[in-house]
Amino acid sequence: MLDAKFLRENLDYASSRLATRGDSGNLDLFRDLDEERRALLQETEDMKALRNAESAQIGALRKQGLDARERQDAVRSLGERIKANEERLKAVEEKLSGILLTLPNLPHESVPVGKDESENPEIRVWGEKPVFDFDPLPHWELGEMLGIIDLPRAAKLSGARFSLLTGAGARLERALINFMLDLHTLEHGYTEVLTPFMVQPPSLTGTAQLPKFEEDLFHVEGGEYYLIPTAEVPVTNIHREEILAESALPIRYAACTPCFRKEAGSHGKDTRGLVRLHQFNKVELVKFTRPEDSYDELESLTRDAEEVLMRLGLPYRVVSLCTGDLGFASAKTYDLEVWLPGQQTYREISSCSNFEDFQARRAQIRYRPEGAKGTRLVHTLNGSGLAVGRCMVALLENFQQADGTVIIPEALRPYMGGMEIITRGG
RNA sequence: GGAGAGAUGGCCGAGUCGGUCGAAGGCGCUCGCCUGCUAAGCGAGUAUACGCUCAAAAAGUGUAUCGAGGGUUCGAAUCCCUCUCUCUCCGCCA
Repeated sequence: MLDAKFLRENLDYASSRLATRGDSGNLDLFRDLDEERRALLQETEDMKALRNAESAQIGALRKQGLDARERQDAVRSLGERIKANEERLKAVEEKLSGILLTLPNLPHESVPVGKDESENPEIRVWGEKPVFDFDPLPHWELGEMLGIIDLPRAAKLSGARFSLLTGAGARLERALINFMLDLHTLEHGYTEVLTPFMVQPPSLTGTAQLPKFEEDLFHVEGGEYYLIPTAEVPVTNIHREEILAESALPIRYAACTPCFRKEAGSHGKDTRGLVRLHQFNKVELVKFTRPEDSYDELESLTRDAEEVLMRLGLPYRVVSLCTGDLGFASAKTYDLEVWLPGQQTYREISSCSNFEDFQARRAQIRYRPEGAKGTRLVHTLNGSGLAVGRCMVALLENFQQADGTVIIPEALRPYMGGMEIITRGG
């Protein structure tokens, strides 16, 4: 959510920044409602001040045993007018927050202007794309041949866009999770958290999945619960409505959770394999920082995610999302894209974003600056470190051999009981 | 699921028959004084949000907030209703 005060004072600037996203919002309506709200608020508060003063006098009279009936009658009608005003005010404030909650974040100055993903500049590239003297297979064929991925049975259980891993496949998923969590907690300084996988609406409003993106979420019958689409939601909301000590910042959390997504509107896209599922595991990194530190923290967050790919020896590149491709809540995002030889393309495997105070304002996450009065909103960041399923896809496709077996990268072997290669029936 | 108890400021804890209560007292914390050092002692301060005044900062001022929402009343932390959460006991359960 954008700051209403900032918007009020920088309407043209905000409008032009939003336009670079292709979503300029309804700022004229905002301005009118904001003005109406303040006028109404002032009027109502003046009346309340009067009522408070009158009531105090009535109290004083009554204490002396005097009759105050006339005054009481006069104040009664004031009370009715106050109530009427409050109702109008409430209606205006609801409309206003409706606008504010659906207005996207302003892109950071350093974000390249562009209309869609074709205009995302490449920031850096790492690793050598593997060269094969045979035709590399897509992961679903490898997985089936090796007997570690069983998509037909997954469909029998749950329908399209679900996966079933068996044997070395299931173990590989678990190995990846443990490897990633160990790296981030033991070497990168994150604290591991294990969160609920269902949350209530205020949490989703806090991180900005609601109210605008309800159609992407699974709603659970029998309660006001949603399945989390990413660990970002529960982890960021850990500190919702809290005032943190400055000395506690930055806070860095790592969490592995399943992610549940409807994938509405992506019919026909990535229908085969493990790339786009209704349920997948993801290790997520979340940070709470002081505003002045957040862009440095975005760089280190991205590096922390990249480190996973480097240790696994997976070639990748980093792109900076342009204004037109930026997520609703993000001020700046780097995507990590891993090379998939089976499909001869780079695919997103991590998205690292700085939300600045956009989520913090919705979720009321603040800190108390030392040596200054009052509170400030923290900046929140998060990034995948990494999407586990897509990581498995990348491993299979990059480390496949002519005979269909797959080499397990060095870094993962301790987590695989020393296994070096995945063979058929392994 | 059944029965009961509770929810007040960073923490503990008072709030009488509703009347000036943003809330006594204590602890903690901050600043100052005192003191060879530490401790103790003394003094002052110590919630948040949204408005308004102001060029702005500082400051001042208004309103709201005693789990949440609604009601009664001139006036509610105090009375009534609904909800949420916590604790205890019983039952059930991985």
